[in-house]
Amino acid sequence: MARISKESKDLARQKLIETAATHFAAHGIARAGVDTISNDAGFAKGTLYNYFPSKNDLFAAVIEEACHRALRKYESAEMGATVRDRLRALAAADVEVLRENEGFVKVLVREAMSFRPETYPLIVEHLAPLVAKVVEVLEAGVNEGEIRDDRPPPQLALLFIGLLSLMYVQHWGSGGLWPPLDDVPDLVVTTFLDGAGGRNE
Amino acid sequence: MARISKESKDLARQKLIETAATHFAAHGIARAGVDTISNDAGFAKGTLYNYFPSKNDLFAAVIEEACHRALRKYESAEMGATVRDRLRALAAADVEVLRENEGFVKVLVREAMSFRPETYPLIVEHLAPLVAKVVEVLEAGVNEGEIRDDRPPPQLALLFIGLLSLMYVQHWGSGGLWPPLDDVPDLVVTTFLDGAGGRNE
Amino acid sequence: MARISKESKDLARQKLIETAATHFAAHGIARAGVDTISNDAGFAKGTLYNYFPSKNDLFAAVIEEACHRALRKYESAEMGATVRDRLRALAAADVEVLRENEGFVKVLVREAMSFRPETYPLIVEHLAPLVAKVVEVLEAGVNEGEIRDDRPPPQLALLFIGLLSLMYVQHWGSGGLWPPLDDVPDLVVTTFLDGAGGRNE
Amino acid sequence: MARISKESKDLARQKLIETAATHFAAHGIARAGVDTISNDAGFAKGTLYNYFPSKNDLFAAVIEEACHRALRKYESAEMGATVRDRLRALAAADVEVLRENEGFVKVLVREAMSFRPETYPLIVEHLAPLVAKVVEVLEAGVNEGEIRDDRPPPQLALLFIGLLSLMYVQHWGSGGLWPPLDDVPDLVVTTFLDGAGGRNE
DNA sequence: CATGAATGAGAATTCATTCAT
DNA sequence: AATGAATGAATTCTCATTCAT
Repeated sequence: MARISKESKDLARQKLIETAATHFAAHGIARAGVDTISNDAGFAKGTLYNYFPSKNDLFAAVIEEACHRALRKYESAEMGATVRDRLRALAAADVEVLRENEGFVKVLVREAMSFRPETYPLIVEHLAPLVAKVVEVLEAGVNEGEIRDDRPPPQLALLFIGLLSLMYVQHWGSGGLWPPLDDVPDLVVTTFLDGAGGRNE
Repeated sequence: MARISKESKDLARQKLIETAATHFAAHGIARAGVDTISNDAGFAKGTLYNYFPSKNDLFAAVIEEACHRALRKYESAEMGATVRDRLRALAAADVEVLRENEGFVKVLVREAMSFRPETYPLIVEHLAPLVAKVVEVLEAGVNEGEIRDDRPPPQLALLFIGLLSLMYVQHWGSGGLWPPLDDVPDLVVTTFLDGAGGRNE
Repeated sequence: MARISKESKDLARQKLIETAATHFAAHGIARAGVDTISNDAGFAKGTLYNYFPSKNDLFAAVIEEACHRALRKYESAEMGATVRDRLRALAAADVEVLRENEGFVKVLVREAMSFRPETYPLIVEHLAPLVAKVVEVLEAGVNEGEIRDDRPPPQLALLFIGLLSLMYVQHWGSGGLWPPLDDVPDLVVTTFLDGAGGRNE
Repeated sequence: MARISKESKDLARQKLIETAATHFAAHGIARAGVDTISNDAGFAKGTLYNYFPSKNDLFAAVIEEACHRALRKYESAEMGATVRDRLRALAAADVEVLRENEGFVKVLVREAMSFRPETYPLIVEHLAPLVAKVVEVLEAGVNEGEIRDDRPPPQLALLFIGLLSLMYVQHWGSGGLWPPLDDVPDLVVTTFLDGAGGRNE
């Protein structure tokens, strides 16, 4: 099957990454089998190795793709006027990513939360652009007095993204019962900006 | 005689669970080896199977023990006057658990965050008493107007505990750089109660 | 099968080494399969790995054993009065090793002649005692005027052992036709000491 | 046109054989990869199969070519007056072959010394003309009394060629230290004709 | 002829589990 | 109870070969 178009090769690669994401999400990296992934993607077992030199590289490609997709959504997010609106837009974009790429997001969240020394740096590296997006919004917010100025924006940004992941975990953990994905953007923004404290505190 | 042998049996069991927690935390469930655990605990490979029918059961025992230890600390936590103080006391107790049982907590957090269908129910079940403790405090807070009344306390409690885990993950992920464990209780309570919003919002 | 005697474990190890020697000799290292070796030795495939951490280590053990056996024979060789007799005794001992351990010797010769950078040092190291034995005899011969003194004994010793191997290769290559093993000692010693030159040269 | 394409086809074939010789020599048959060879020769993986039906056939072609080249050199070797000179000329020709085609000779020697039943006959067949050359010289030597007449010339010829290979193996095995190629012709002839015996024997 | 993607048999190695002692 | 040798299914990865383009 020589002279096959560049596109069809990219297609195969994409198909493999997609299938791998699903499997990694469902069973974890260790338990997902390379053979199974390749077969489920419609290829023989060896074919995967024409695209990725090892299981780890395949995993790295999945992470990269996951972050890439998230970043695209973030960048096309409609930005509101207030910091609150802008954060909600980012959160909504993130939820949209989740809806469209559940496998990828699951892998990303699971690995980020598992702090494995082998994968953590990889994730941090690829997550950086997303965090930067949030930092940007928060720094504007600090200037406008909408965000408290006694904590460094990068730390707050990590918190914001962490909160999102937390919601997803609870969503998955409850079998989708609570919180429903529709509620997540508001929930996260409220929690992040307002806290749980009462008015008379 | 019987009593002594019973005690020594419990001792062996405890030793195995303890060692397993360390290994699971360090290498993950899949990569931690049964024989290594048994050897490090001072036994031969096969002995472990006199106490636990399988690796999965050993893992379940570790989770159970982790929750058990956390609960003991929670129950002995000194409770302050205000809701804020009481939450800080619970968070401090949790951090203390972490300090004394890093392996156990790592396994617990990692597993909770990984939402594996096989273990998630187990964790939820064993974590329930902890959540109940927090709910109790929060409900009092609602009555006293210190906690917002538009969100169900159980959901807020899950959020509180999730925030704690989030801090731990960031602590581990940053190699202990940030946040330092000492700062975690204040950080969590502030984040949870006050949010990141500025004063003039 | 715990508490099995130390001897029976050694026995299993020996059996594995023995079988491996046969297979390596017959098919070469690359083509000999670990599974097949283990099965032919009477074990399941995994058992081999309880004794040798890898195929390479198994191979090293075979080489070591081969040299060990050869050395034992060399050391018990009856030594004659003249250098010629002593060399013939060594050659005869070597042939006896060959008769009793054909697999081992084949592996040794094949690897020695293949000068693979990975195995050559191993072989040289293990062959050293044998070479030393020959050097010893040759040095005595130089003193007594029976061996020419214009070439270093270690080089001559390598030549002597190389000639032996050469005979074996021809023996195997001809399907045992020529030279027959019985003739090898005389043949090697004559070739080595006298050369092919005629009397009137 | 046909001629040109025929020539270019031969060229490609030669290039493949040449590259294969290098790879087989460097890594052994089992570890040399078909695609690497094809790529290094300037072709895509599949192209090799337009010239050789299998890896084994490629290997056979290498052996054949190696013998062919050696024969050409032998045939153009300047012949001296005495048997000693003539043998030295053949040895010098052989060394020259080695210098110009190290890969080919390495493969040949290694394979000859490994007595693999699959390749040994092939080698014997192709080596026959070389052996015949040596036999020719030796038979003349017997008539002139320069070569001992109590051993069949064909056997002596095999010994002579074997000695050459032995020197090469030692040369390669010592990393080129000893013997240097320049010394090989003299060394081999002396060893072959005179032996290691002292004068007063 | 050349190409190189696809194939799948095969290889080495791991490891949870069993069970005779 | 404790032991640890034996097991074999499962897993990752390699690579010679095929064949559609």
